[in-house]
Amino acid sequence: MPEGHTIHRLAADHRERFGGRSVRVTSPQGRFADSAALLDGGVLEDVDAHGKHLFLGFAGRGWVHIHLGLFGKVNFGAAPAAPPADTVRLRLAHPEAYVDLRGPTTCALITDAEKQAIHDRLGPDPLRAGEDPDRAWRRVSRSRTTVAALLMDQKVVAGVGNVYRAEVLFRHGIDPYRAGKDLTRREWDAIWADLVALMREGVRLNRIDTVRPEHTPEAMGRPPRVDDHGGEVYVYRRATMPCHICDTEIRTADLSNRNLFWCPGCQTR
DNA sequence: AGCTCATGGCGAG
DNA sequence: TCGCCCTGAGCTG
Repeated sequence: MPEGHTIHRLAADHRERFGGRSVRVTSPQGRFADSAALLDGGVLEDVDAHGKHLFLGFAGRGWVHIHLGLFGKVNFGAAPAAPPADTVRLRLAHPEAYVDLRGPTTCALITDAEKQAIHDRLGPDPLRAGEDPDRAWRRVSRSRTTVAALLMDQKVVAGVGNVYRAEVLFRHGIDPYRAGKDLTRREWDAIWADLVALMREGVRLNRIDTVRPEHTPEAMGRPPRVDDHGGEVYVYRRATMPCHICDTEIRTADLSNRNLFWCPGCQTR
């Protein structure tokens, strides 16, 4: 369930449970076995996250670069750990706790320079301190590409995925097919500020909630509900259902092989 | 048992 | 733009 908030939450959880500890490193599934052997017994001294990329720094031994892709999952547990499923790519363990990684797109041992190269090709991340939204604005404001596609481009903004993309455009009433260069500076600044707030809340709750207090089912006198993915949203995966605000049918379309969702009634700007 | 779909991203053409 | 990689849940039969 990985958008940027998930990765930053995972970074904090790794730091809390394994930071400063000597850890056993194994790869039951085998594909990370050689690197696991090099790392085994090392101290996890640093953890970093940028967009959807997670980095585990082992003192003097390099970084484990993890990208969950669409299917990757991380599972923390308390010792004693049960024998790992044969799909576990990476297991970290110490006498009190363990964590299993399954199904990642990437799990690789990299150098400081290789890590830096990844930072260099990613755009600013709303969840990293001191990021410069101007870098994103420069690209957005010069692009004929749709704002919907730009928000998913990790070189433009790092960490936004299909849910935040759909939801932030809804919250600002913006038609997803508008070209980036047709956005105003004011609109972009509002989108960025909203992403910062929404994604921070996502880290805190470990899920995506985007519905404003005045639009919750309780506030609108409707029966309570939680959307399929576990949070509460306006448009994501709500195709053909009525918009919470204007009752127009939520629409969906394919955009660069991903499902786009929007409300044609509310998103007219 | 087999199919489809999923909050992602890469490389080939 | 397409095919492909990673895994698992929720269907259908």
